[in-house]
Amino acid sequence: MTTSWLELPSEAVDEAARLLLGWRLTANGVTVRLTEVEAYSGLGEDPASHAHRGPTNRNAVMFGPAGRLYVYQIYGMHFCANIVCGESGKAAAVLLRAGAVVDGLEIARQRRPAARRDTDLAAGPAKLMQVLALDKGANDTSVIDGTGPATLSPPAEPAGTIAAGPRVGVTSAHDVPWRFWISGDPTVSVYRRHTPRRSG
DNA sequence: CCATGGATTATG
DNA sequence: ATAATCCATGGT
Repeated sequence: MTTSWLELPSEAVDEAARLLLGWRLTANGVTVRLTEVEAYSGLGEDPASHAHRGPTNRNAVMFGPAGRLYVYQIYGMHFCANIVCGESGKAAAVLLRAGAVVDGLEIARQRRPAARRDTDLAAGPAKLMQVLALDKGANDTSVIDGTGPATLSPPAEPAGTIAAGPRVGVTSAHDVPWRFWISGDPTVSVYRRHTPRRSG
């Protein structure tokens, strides 16, 4: 049996991200199978990470024990979730970027009326939160001991071939391929070179 | 491509 | 106190 993502050190957050592919996350009547994730570390030079400048009120959860959710709000209207990895005191987390709905399909469709195809239901970090009906209230809750609204369970089958590439929305550290996805999976969002935030 | 929208962060 | 930024989505 391979080492559990839960027991890996913070330095190996990228490997934890790979291991998390294929795991299933259940909350509020819907289950998704994780198909796309990104690793973030507070260690060393990682300006893309929320934790790279040390602990703050927002990112405190990233410095805590593994197996909890770090939920943050982005662009004022969307929520994204990370699963905290590594040891306490060394920030590391895996952003949940996309998943495939494998249970509770009817509920998921109701929660995501904008999704035209079932593969679009959780094809994005905020979409994934929407189908699971999770928000800021899930921050700092456990996904491994059943005490929180979401529960993580091992894959029913092997994840398959894993591909890697640069993270989404990260302009610096493009040399670090810390975005991982299940190769060929239809729920994985297509990579955008980078968000053209600046004029030009 | 463009609008939306609010918390977070840095700065004074 | 203010201003710029931000791991996005949906519709044009």
